[in-house]
Amino acid sequence: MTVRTEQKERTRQDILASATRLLRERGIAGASVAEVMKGAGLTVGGFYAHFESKEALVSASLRQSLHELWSGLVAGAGKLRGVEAVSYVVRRYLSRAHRDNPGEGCPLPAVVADVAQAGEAVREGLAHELGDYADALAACITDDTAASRQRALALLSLMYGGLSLARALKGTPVSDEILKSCRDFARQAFTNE
Amino acid sequence: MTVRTEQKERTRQDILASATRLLRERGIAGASVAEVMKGAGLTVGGFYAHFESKEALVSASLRQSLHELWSGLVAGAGKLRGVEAVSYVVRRYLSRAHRDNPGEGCPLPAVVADVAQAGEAVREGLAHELGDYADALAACITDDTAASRQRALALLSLMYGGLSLARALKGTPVSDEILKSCRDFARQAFTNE
DNA sequence: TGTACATCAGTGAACGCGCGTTCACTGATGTAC
DNA sequence: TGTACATCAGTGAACGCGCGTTCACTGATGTAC
Repeated sequence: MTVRTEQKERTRQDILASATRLLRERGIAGASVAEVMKGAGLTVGGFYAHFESKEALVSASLRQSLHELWSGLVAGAGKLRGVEAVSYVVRRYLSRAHRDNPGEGCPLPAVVADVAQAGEAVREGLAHELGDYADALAACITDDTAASRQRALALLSLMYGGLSLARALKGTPVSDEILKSCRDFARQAFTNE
Repeated sequence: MTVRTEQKERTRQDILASATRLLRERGIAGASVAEVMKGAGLTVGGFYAHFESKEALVSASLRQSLHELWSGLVAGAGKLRGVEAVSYVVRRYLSRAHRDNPGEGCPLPAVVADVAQAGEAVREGLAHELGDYADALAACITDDTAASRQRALALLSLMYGGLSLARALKGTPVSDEILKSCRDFARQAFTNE
């Protein structure tokens, strides 16, 4: 009984991992249930023993991968504060490596447009998480909490926007320009204070 | 002959207008050829007398609506310079009105994720246009052209990112917060100089 | 310990659906005499 | 001016396809005696 449950849980994690990779690489529409299951070494039919629907899978995957990315960034920034913390975060997030490996990075560029069309529950979930990340980032930058959250939200928008545009323009000189411009812009904004 | 040609051209514009509205509201996948034609008061079959494929329609629509939006913003900024020009642009672009009426605004939030998956031609076209808009924005802000283009690209990324996230989080308090934070962040960055 | 039965994770064919695209057609408009 | 024919913008049914989801099934694993 326990063995069976453990095995099933492991399979669920395999499906989730496969979904997360495909979702980041190809977006929601591009990650079909059949392909997700194939990526986990399984066949289509078994999917619904683990998830209620494709929407439930997307929701679970998004939450997990956002959390992993974000806690990784905050942990990496460690004891850094002010411009140095910002500099670390943007150097990681707005890097060519991140742009060129969507399968292992931030899931937002692949899903944000679809979330705008989705139900209220999904949007509220994401709003809650992004708010939390902004607070974590704010605390990482300075001790002034109120004004800091506002600036952290703007920094998040800049990072998300820059990465998304750089990916859309990948292969052109403008793509590199955007990454560098956004990194510099962020550093400059947090230097003048 | 001429009459027929003129009528056909008018129909083409109707299709394009319908496509542009649907594309901004629902994205590429959400704007089916049948719905686009219905929006123009026509039926599916006639579509291919006007456009080679759906991809060609999307490309034409994107180019036209981006150009309209951008020339509108630059013209509106008029003779404003520096922070005042930036302030005008972000007040328009990062407004609740713009967030709540995707059908009449910037097409980028609905298509950028798909462009990242698209062919090289589409990506290069968009890169060229965004580069041009950055230059126009840079010229509108200051006379220093080189460093200015870099900052304009970052400003574009911030604007695009903020609007996209605000739309994805529409209906939650964080959505308004993001719009305001990005406006303030942009103004602040162009004030300290 | 050995046997008969129950459970259930995973299989794979089938479903209905909406999509982009094709094509034989219709009927109003333009041309030739 | 009137008539016969050509053109072609637009119609709407049909196509193949991939999608999310369902379901009868299989066979390995766990339980009861």
